[in-house]
Amino acid sequence: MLPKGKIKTDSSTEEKIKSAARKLFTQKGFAATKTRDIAKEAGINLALLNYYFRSKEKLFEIVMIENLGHFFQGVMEIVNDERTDFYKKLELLADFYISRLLDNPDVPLFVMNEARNNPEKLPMKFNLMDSFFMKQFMEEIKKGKVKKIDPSNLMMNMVGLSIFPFVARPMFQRIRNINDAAFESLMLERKKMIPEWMKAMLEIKK
Amino acid sequence: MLPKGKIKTDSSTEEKIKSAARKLFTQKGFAATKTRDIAKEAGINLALLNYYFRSKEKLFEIVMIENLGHFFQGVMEIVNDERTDFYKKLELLADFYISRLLDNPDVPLFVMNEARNNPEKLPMKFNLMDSFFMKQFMEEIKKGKVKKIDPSNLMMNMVGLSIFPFVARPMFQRIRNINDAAFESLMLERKKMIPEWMKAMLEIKK
DNA sequence: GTCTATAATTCGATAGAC
DNA sequence: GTCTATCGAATTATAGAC
Repeated sequence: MLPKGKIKTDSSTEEKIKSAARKLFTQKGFAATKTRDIAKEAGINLALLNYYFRSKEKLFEIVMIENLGHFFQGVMEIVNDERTDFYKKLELLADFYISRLLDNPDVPLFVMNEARNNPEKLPMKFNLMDSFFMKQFMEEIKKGKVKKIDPSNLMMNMVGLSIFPFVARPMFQRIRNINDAAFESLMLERKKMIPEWMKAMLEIKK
Repeated sequence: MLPKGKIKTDSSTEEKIKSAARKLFTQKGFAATKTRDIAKEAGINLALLNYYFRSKEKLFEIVMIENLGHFFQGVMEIVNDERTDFYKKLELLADFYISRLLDNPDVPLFVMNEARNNPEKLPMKFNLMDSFFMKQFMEEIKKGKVKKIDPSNLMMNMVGLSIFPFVARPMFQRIRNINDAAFESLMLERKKMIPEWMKAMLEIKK
């Protein structure tokens, strides 16, 4: 049985505020989100928001770190896993990105935006380029198993094929006039296809 | 010789304001851009901005329409040109996107954002899916010349490979710690490679 | 048309009662 | 901890002189 004193943490006022803040910040960005709206969404008072978090900036930083932390941690675990080979990682990455983004479709646009508007607020500990994944890629090139591609472009292709549809979703759904279900269905197909497309680009002989 | 009365239009106060507005809105988005900053950038007074354009919103709409108009017009001309074949269009599209974006690197992120925040303000006359380009693609599939891919996913791949690097640029440059020149050099390589990658995805036999 | 000055509003933050 | 009320700064918009 859980200790009584700790149970309410998740539904505590502090958590309600963070949850509301994450929702609004992620949807509308820092500048367009008003603290009053966060308070309203959380069902509490504006003063209380400042009681728990000293300022809008502080609250934003916390939301940002939590938003990114969980996300990038998963990517780092995949790219630095020494037990899986290069090709398997292509599948794992596509699967991870698409699956995670289907649950958090607004995160990419939010992150890209704030990287431009407030780069100093971005916790950038992670770097795909130094990963075991890239080492494996270089190894495959050396063995002549894949076509030589600039590592930066390889990374942008892999990440872009996975993430771009979510960045472009608001515009895409408006242009094509399709609903959420149809979009998700498309993404599920991409999840399977992206590794194949990446292999084709690298001219891998199966 | 040009009629004297029309010459100054481009350097008129109205144009200076629009130009300043386009620059700032595109760089920082609607909410984060202050009318005072626009006036300052244009070298005029705040009151004058409201004299020419009734409000911040009005000014924004005009900038948005001009930003998108010029851009999409070029795309539509390419995809609906009946003189070029499917494969040539892949090259023309990549070339157009990358070239145009190298001159306006902030536009994609701006557009994606405002498509989310103010979808009703987006002038969405264009639709890649009804284009001659897509007709040609379907034809190639029917002839068994290319692999069958969902048209939506084909479009997202083509657009994403071209545009995504610019959307992700702020984050990408921060992570990789590269300067503008290095980024541009990478993009120039992509301009050549994207058509090849697209063809590889479609398993086209050369 | 362009400016200075200021009104009107919005918004982040705080004081103080309970 | 939570609220009401309000301050102070920032920001959009306007009035009015030139």
